[in-house]
Amino acid sequence: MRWNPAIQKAILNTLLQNLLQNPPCPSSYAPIFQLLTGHNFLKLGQQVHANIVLRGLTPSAHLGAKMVAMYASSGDIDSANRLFDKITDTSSLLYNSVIRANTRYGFSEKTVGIYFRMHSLGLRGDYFTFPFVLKCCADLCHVRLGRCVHGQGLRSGLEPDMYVGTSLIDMYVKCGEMGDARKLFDKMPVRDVSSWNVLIAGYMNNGIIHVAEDLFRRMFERNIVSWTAMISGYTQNGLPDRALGMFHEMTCDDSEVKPNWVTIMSVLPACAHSAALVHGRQIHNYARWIGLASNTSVLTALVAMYAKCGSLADARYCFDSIPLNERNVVAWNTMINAYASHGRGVEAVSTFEDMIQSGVEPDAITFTGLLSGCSHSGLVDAGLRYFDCMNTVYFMEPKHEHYACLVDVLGRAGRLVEAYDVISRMPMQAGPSIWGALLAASRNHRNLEIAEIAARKLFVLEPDNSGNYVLLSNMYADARMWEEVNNLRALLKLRGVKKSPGCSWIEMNGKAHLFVGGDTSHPQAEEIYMLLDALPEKIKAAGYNPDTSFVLHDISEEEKEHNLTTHSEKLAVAFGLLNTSPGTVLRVTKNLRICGDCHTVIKFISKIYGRRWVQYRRNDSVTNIDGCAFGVASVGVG
DNA sequence: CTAGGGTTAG
Repeated sequence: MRWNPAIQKAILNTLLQNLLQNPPCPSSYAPIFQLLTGHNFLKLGQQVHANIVLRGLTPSAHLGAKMVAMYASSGDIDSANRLFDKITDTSSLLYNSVIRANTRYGFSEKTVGIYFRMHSLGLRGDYFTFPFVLKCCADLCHVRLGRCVHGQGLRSGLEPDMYVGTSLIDMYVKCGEMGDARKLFDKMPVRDVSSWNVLIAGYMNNGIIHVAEDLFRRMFERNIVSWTAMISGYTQNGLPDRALGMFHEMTCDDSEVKPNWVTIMSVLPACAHSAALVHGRQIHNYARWIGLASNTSVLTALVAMYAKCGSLADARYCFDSIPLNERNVVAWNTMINAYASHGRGVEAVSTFEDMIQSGVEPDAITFTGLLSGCSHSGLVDAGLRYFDCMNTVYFMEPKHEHYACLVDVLGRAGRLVEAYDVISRMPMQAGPSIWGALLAASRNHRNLEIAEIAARKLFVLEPDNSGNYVLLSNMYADARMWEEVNNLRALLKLRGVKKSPGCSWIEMNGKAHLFVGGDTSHPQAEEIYMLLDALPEKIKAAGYNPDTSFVLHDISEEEKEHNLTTHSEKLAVAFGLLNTSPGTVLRVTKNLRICGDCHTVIKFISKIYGRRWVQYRRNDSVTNIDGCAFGVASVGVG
């Protein structure tokens, strides 16, 4: 039977008070500490420790091990280490105890150091030593170290059991040595579900999906970790459909596996990636149903999911559901980024201020969110000020990504010379993200001179990115510099750069409808084109001027206009208009940057047809909808 | 004792 912790604590307290008045024989201290371990009885433990010191007793290695375990389990790793340093007696038990303690706190280097000290004393390490030391090698991604520890274990004649074997496989997996991991797995005499899980996660992390799937199918017994490893593997490899499919299969299956908070957390990014709000809501409801919707990490993942699916209100609601004292850096960062990606710079800033007010220390990610919020909303002065704050107030050295945000802040505001100045004065080499931000800014503010500088750098840094060529080419076309347009086109051909086709998709009743430019394959294509044909006249009356500079080819103005009307984002919006009623939010997602003309047209549409719309641009990973691969990205809202 | 994990700009 299990005691209520409060009652248990009271009983222990009484017992200990008696004990301290009638000092026990030295050998009975160890079981006392054993009793105190794992229940956060730090105060009581300290009292007993003080009693030992008072009696002038020197703890044996055995007692020391128990004391170390008590301190470590009560959150006081410093006392555990200080105690360990004072004990002269040695034993494997003591070393194992302190190794375990330091592993738990993520002190990998320290743990490895303690292990080697142990080894130099002639204590070889046993079944309770290696799993922890190997985990530290894995966390440090240090194969040579791992191989060394592996060799020492072999030389002392230790035959790997399930735990040591699984830890070895995990170590090789985390160091990217799948070959070694597989060899060990195949050689293992007894395998555990964990051994399979480790290997599956390893193949998933290395993008070898087929092998992971094969192992999963061949598994004799699957637990929740096996399923979660598959789901998160699919998500991380840009296969959100399969992640959702797997989640569904698991929950429909009448097997005993029950999803836990890690499972929910792993499946939510799949909804975010496919921008499928319906799936996201379903999983939120499911999480509520099984009582996991109040978990802080789940709520944080929900905030991100709702933001990426376009529902800022739901994101904020989930954020507000996190108790104040549970809001950690990740939760705050997620909310700040949610606002930033929706172009709500003012709210991003005020959320940042709330965060500081609540006493949570910002980290590097906090500032990328905050600064990008400033740039999207034209808060130039705030952006500059916060960038300075990093150094002066929070003692953080701005990293490359922060400089990218700063360039974006200045660039979007049209302060291109200053932006270029930042690049030439920053302490590290500017990468593609920085030159890309400068190029995009030069395009929007029509500064051909700076655009050429940025583009020239990008043609070297990422020669296969067609977007850069197209952007510069568009600017030349804009300036009617047809010779330069042709030169660029020749360069594109010479380098064999493939233009990635732009496509947009919109979710309707849980199904994603996908369009590429000029697409006529959709069942409702005829209606869509009829609507789009009539559109220019309608919105020209409201003040619309087609911006044909967004068309690459040097063709006639009429043709350009037609070319514009068949952009994939317009097709998706037209489809949305046909199938919804006024007041609806249309959520269109695009793999590339939205075209400037489409942005304008859609603004007019939303005015005339009474729809609110949300447009995403995504390019930070690859996702998969209805069997097509896309690049995915950041959010812009109109 | 080992395995699955939420946040990032362009």
